[in-house]
Amino acid sequence: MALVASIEDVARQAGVSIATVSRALRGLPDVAAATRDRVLSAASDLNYVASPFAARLASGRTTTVGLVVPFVNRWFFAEVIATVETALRRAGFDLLLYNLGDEQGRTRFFDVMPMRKRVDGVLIASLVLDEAEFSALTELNRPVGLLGLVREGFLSAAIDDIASARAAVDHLVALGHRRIGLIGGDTDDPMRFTPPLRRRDGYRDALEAAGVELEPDLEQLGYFTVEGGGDAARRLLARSDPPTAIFAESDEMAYGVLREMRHLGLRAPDDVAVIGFDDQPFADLMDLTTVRQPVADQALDITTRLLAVISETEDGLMRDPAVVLPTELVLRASTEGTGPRQ
Amino acid sequence: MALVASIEDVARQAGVSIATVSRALRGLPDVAAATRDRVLSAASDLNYVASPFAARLASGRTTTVGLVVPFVNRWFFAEVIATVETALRRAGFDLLLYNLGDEQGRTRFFDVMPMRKRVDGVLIASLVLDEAEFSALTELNRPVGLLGLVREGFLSAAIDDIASARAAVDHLVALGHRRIGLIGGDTDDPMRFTPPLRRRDGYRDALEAAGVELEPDLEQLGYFTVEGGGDAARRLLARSDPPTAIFAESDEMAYGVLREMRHLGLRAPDDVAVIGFDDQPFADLMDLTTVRQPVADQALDITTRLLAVISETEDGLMRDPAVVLPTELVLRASTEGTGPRQ
DNA sequence: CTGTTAGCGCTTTCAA
DNA sequence: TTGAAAGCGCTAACAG
Repeated sequence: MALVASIEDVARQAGVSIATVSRALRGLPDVAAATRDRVLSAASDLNYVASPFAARLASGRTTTVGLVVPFVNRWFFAEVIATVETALRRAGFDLLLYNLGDEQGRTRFFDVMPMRKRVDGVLIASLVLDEAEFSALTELNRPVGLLGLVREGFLSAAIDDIASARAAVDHLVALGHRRIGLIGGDTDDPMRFTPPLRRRDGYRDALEAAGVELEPDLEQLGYFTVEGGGDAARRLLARSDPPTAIFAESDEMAYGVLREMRHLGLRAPDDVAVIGFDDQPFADLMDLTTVRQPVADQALDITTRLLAVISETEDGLMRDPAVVLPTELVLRASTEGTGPRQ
Repeated sequence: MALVASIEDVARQAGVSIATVSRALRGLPDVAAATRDRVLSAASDLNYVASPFAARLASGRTTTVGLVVPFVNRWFFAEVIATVETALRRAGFDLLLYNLGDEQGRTRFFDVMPMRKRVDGVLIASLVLDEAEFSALTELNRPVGLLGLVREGFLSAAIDDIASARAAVDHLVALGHRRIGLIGGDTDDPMRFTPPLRRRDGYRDALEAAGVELEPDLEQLGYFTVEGGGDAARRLLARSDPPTAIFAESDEMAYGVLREMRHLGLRAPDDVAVIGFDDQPFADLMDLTTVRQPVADQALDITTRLLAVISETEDGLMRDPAVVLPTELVLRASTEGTGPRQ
């Protein structure tokens, strides 16, 4: 006897053909209840599960979704992965994870396109894609869902980075701040992901609306890391006229700001008000005012709609190709209380 | 013309049989150099890649490894996933990610065994498995690699949790502390993972070696979260004779301790010395003394050896089934400086 | 409602 | 060194 049962073994034991086994096990209609029961109990007796590869080869469907992330060990992406994994598993889909990691990994990925012939759909998390990358994706001939970015003709779930950043800076302006530093990512970074460009725009919009002249030197690179945020803060605070408030485009960079301030003997918000972006669990720990974005909601939304398209529940395609989820300003001690010292 | 080339198209274009195409593309020996070149250039002309499912069905090999984690959005596991993904990708393997998530997810996972018939090998990260779970795994008839736990007959990479925890507590003892609190995980947690049991043992060993009587009330549950760590600290510090030092079995719980101390107006190390475990990036930010464990090294080591076994480079199996990697005590401000107040 | 039969696109003997 | 041919274990017409 074979180590592991095949569909023929089940058919024999249930006294039906393999086609009927296949139908019964997949819950297709037009199988007599009694027949189905016999098949199910035979399958369970033999501890049978269908070979996914044989099924995929025969049907052309892979019941697999590829998830592409630039990093896995950052809060945002870890949340995304966890949420997507759960949603896919529940739908009976496999998750194939692709981690770009660095520039070389990114290049290799879009070169080789390792997803070819192995997924029914693709999810892209917060990557800024150039035209070549978009067309590499399109050539897969599979539905694509975007998370954290928007593009005409693609399914997407995202937040409004511009408006959210603007709300953050508006808050600082309302507190009386005029000299407000920005710490962001590098818009030319080869691993570019979406937030840097758009959050900066929101910052600039807010200042312009407040009639504050933009000062290029008040915009510093923080590379979306704690270290980078600290370095940027050091540069900003070393000015002869340091900013009275700092907006960091991510919580992690804001932590770096707070640490640097502690080293310099400065306190938030009395010396410098600080606001971050994300609302990671640590933001609460650090008493950091920040913009909360619903990561799990975005991930669940786009996964659900991608699966609907894959299953040709066409309405997934039709309604709201681009969903925008709300963010929320969370006020904590790093901006509350007093206004700026003049 | 078909949307996507098949092996027959390549064979036709190169003027050889499909068997030769298969051999040439997989780099098998006994293919004439000239033939191989023709095949390779035909394949590249046609933008051909083999269908993994057809190959898997025909060969029985899946070139896929399943990675099972209890959580993805915790630092340790995110590091593991990133490292494993990179190592597998480099070896041409796919990563199938399984996130248990909660007790229900865990039960379902070991019930359904969704990895069946789809992986060549399995990696288990820091899960305490019971006998039923181990045998479910064994029934897969695939090599299994354990990360963060050790078991006779299995490949594993881990740290010595007992000795590492002991070193942490020894450090506190050396500073003169005698009343030392422990904040750990729940050894009965249904999502039980490995650290809680063994780090507690190291704590007890250190105290016994120092001739300090164990006090059950000094051991509190922190559930490996910031919140839980804070709650546990509150309970410890509310005692009439609060501990002068606290060892938290993870950095996250230690952060909770530090936050709680701040709320109580206490400072580390003067009022209470605090030590964590992991050395996450935030530990530096928080100036937390901690035990550094080499997560990426463990992940890379076990992945490499698992792949060796899968490829039947048998020496992977033979040498060092259980590898133990060193940890290191990282001294920072949360314990350094003064000793305990008496 | 069920069975027969032809593939799905490869890998792997076996022979040449 | 290469080719022919037989599967791998299913799904999907098609027929009944």
